[in-house]
Amino acid sequence: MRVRFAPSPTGYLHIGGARTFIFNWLFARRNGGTMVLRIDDTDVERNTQVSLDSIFDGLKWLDLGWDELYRQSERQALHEQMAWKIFERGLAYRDFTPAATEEEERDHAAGPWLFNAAMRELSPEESDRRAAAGEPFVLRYRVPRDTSRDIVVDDLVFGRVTKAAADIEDFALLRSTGVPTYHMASSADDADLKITHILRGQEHLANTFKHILIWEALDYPLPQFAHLPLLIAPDGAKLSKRIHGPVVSVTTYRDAGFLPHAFVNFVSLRGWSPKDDREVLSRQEMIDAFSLEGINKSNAMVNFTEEDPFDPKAVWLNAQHMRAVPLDDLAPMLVPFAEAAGFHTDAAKMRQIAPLIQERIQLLRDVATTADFFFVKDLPPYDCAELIPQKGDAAMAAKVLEEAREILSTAEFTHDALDAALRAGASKLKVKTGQMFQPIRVAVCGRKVAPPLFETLQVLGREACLDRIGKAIAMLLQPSV
RNA sequence: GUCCCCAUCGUCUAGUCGGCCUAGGACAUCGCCCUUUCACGGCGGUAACGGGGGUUCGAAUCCCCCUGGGGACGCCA
Repeated sequence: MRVRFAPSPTGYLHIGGARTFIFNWLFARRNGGTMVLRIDDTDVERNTQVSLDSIFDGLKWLDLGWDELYRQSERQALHEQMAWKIFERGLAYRDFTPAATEEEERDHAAGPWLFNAAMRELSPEESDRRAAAGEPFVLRYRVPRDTSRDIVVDDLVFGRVTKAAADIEDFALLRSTGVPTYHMASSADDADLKITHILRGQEHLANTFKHILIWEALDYPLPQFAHLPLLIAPDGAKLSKRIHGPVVSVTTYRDAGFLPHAFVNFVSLRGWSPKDDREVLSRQEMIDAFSLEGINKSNAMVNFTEEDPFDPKAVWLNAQHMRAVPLDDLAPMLVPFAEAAGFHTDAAKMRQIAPLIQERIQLLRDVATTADFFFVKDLPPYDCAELIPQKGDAAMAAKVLEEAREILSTAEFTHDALDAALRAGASKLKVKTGQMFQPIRVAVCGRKVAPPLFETLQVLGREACLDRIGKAIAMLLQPSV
């Protein structure tokens, strides 16, 4: 079994492309097949190195790998040769019509275009003569249209799909430059590379009829086809780099701090299901569960908005996977995200912080907003009123902080010792534990929402804690506003 | 316009041959519990078979029509 993913380097790798890759990969790994990566770079006008780099960046980040790599541009001679073979068999003809202008193409879409009778019926002699004279032409497939024959695709996902041959336009095989088109190059390569199963987006279903005609003309045995339902945006349209922008780029997910496998897990669940209610799946579990029967026919939506570019389910899955990562592995993953936010830290310090935030962050980049106070020398300004506990006043806050300063100046900085000492302090002052802990938390973290207090104090260390509590007391004693 | 495809909660989905479906799970959302804040976790609520005809003792499941949605119709891929 051999499958392939064939992106064209005309834009960054987006979620839809990534999913096609992932499904092919899963299918290959599940069945002991070979995963071929083929760069479909026949459109020299639109290919860019930036796009190619982006595709490799994205694919490498997914961390799935491939077994063979080809570039279509290096196989062009083969494609041409196959196109001319079709011509020699009388199944293609030269069309000398000049290329349509953009305006004409728009009219085109408004009404069906099947073929140009004058060109299709041109005599071989005249066709040869004009070609010999150097007149440019495109080579078109001579689609059989005087029969009632249906072209049939037995799709592994959609079942039997048919289309009347008469409804298929005479598509181009070679451009007037002599360069093979996508249909020609793709079919030729799929045949030559002995691809056995073509898994691709449903937008290619209509192309499949044309591809079957090419395979037939070349006497190649047909591969199996499996078309995937489309990934659609909240506006209902197919995900598109052009209209939906960078939010659909794989690298956007990477840069926000998704774990590669969480992303793979999320994407695989759009249009496929293991059918047993499992959702958080390891790589091996996904391979074991994957089958074409689990693929749906209806399109799947990826939710994103201007404010929130990531589907909530993707974020949730990432949080799930992140909690399963051992702390020794998680800590080094967090470091670059803290540094990207402008904080200075190191692996050892992050290893202490990681357990405090592992269940509190959803994306790796959240480290910058959740653990910021661990990284700075001085806390950014905060509202003094935050220090005042529930059902208390500034006097209580000051009293609590004074007591805390006393306790922390001598207490052993371990969880249990801090727990015991601070609770004792609360009962001595006759305040609730919450009233005791809240002012301390705000004093050392700069806000009410933070990781558990004792662990936080422990990681911060005595010096930083006393310093911050001292500053908080000073704020309470001289309310400037 | 022509052709092709699709149709279960807001979203992702389960629903093998029609009866076990007063439609299950997850995310999101709302409420409660746990609790030093947050988070995690636990419990519970709101929420769907697009419409109409058939077939059948019985249809979310089969057939037809309508409606809705999507895709393809380039010398792009």
